Amino acid sequence: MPRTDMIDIKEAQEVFIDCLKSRGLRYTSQREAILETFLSSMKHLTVEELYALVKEKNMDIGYATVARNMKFLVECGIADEIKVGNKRTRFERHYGRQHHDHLICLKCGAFIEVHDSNIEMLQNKLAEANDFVPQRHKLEIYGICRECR
Amino acid sequence: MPRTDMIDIKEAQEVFIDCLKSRGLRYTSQREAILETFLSSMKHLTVEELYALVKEKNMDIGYATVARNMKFLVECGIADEIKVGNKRTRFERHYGRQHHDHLICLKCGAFIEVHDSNIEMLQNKLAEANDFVPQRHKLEIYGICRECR
DNA sequence: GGTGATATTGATAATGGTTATCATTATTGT
DNA sequence: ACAATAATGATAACCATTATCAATATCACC
Repeated sequence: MPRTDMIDIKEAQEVFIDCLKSRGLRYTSQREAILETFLSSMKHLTVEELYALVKEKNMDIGYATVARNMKFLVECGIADEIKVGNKRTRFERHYGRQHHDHLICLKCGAFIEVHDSNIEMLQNKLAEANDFVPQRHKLEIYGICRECR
Repeated sequence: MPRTDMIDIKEAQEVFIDCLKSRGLRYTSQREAILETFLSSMKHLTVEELYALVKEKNMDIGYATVARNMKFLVECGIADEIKVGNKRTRFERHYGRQHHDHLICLKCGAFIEVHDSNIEMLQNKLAEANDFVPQRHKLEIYGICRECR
């Protein structure tokens, strides 16, 4: 595990603890395990996958606990939900990362993360032109990735 | 009902019939009722809402039939699915319309249709820069609409 | 028009993912 | 230590969508 990730995990931990405290909630061993497992993985995990990973660490935990707490991680700004179709929701790291969009391969399902500040700017202009106050957005481009051609 | 819509319905009907035929499927009275009701509505309907509308016309129809055939309408290029969160899928007209994106109000749930060809162009460039062949995309901007401020 | 093959329908069951329930356990502040 | 409160985890409930299947309708062909 590279050093930068270690640091990020500690930072994120503090953010999570503060966020929980501000809502009168506690930082439990389960929450710690979920947070660490989630941040250590570089993948876009589902609750099911994360649940399995936490269990692998000899941690006795319930599915509901993982599902519930992933919601908290989202609310605390540490994770983001990725919903595609009717499939299981996946989560990606949000804390410490800049906003990005996704290229989604229709063959292999790969998520390629991209960013274009010009597009972001034009999106804001587009919203303004419609008297609309933008808060967040989702851009997904579906197609075929390099490997699948 | 304005004249242009009447014409559009007939055109769409032909497209639908051709699409069905090419797949060895039939154009039934239920399919006709669903198509007409769908195209006559200017709203983004759910299967449930469409089902209710068709029934209002003294048409005896089942929920499953509506759901099934909305899928066909999508496959035939007449309708588009709009999925937001875990809510019911909504459908909008696709045939005869140019592609557009949505501003979605977080308060009232309104869908405002917008289009920006510059954004589209940049999206294609972005995909190309990643050796990705784009097929379609989805851009949703969430925020607060004019009426809700 | 009749006939056999095939598609459609619609009531309902099954599915799949997410969320709610609730008794039990753990943690906190005093 | 105690009372108050939150967390957990097994499971049920929920909700939208999709599958099933017997009954019905439609088609192509004779």
